[in-house]
Amino acid sequence: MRKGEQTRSKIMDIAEAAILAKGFDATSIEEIIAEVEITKSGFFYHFRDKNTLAIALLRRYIDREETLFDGLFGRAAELHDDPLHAFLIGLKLFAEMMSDLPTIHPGCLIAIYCYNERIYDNEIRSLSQESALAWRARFQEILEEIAAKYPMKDEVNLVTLADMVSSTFEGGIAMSKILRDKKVLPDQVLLLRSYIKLLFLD
Amino acid sequence: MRKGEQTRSKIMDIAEAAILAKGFDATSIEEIIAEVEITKSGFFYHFRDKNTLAIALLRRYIDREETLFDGLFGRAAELHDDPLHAFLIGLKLFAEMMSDLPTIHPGCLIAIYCYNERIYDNEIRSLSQESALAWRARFQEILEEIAAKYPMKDEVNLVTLADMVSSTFEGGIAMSKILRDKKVLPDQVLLLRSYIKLLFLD
DNA sequence: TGAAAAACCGAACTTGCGGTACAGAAATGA
DNA sequence: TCATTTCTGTACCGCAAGTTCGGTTTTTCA
Repeated sequence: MRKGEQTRSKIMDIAEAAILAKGFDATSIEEIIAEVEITKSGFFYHFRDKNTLAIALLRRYIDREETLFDGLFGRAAELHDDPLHAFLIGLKLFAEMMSDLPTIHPGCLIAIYCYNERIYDNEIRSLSQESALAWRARFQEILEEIAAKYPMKDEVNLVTLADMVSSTFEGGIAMSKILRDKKVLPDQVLLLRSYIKLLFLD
Repeated sequence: MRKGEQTRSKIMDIAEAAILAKGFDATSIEEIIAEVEITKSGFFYHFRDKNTLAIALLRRYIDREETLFDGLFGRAAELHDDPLHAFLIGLKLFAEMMSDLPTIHPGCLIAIYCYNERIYDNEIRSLSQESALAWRARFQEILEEIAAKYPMKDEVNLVTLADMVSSTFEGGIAMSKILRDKKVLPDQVLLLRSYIKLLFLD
């Protein structure tokens, strides 16, 4: 029971890293079990099939990102009472975290799945969409609080603006990978921050 | 000779659409040739192997995007002498073009390859990186012209700002796909435009 | 129009990978 | 301690997908 959980998460860790680095189809089960140092039956004991692993990975990934952002913007809210300044602090913390990574950002599982889309797995598509909508809701709430207090310099849709956070994240990761430059992602987050600043602050 | 070119581009058209929709590995040669209505040998007459096809597709894609953006921002420059306003018009045209698509944007081949990365093909990685650097150079030039004339409201790096165009594009496509909402991409482009406006205009 | 070159076909081969069957070991709890 | 659950090892299957090869048809152009 205890041992099993350990093996299971080791499988997931290694699988996630490989998938983020190479894509889902390019990551074979054989390759995973070799690194985990178990056999195929070990793998199939823990996961019915490869798709089940994919879904488990996605669930875990989404949960982790959520708690990470809860922590980040929660901490930011502690540091400043004003919603706008708290948000700006949160974005700064976010950029710093991305900047502190030893290597290039490993990548976003949701994007990976989105670009490796096998038409049939609706569950993955639904989970991804739900997660994106949750992000949207999270930032929309913050932005509405801000907009209630600060007049906007340019009339933009708050939902679209909320999506800009996710979009910047995805775009920054992609461009970091393409340019092979880990600075791109944090820099883009800081540009987003600059926009928010100009948009709400005079 | 003439006939061959026709078949070749038909293969590429169908392959590109399938790859953008499902990813590289998920797109089988069998599936492509079925739609092109040729046999496997027909395929391998035109392309030594699947990887050669991948590279040919990428080259063509990069060329097309380049001419598309030449046209877009070229036309924008015709419509206004001022570099800033020309750029804003270009972004507007860009957003409109993305908005006029009948369906969701088919996707970016560079991103697809980036997320289906097989470590070994350095050529694809190099081509992608070069292409991103070319985009950076293109927009950096424009932005420097703008910055020479207009003071910036927030001191941001022009290279980073140039990358923001590509980043917005990639992020917008990804979020459009994840949210299954074709409006996201053009909306994000318009937000980028809003930022540029606030950054350089009063 | 006819020969050379280009374009294409059929069928077989190969390999790797996802998945299964089943036996056996190790841990767990009553 | 013993039965049940949890986990691992070995061997194998099927199949799909990339690739090869020898031949045949179709184009092209001198």
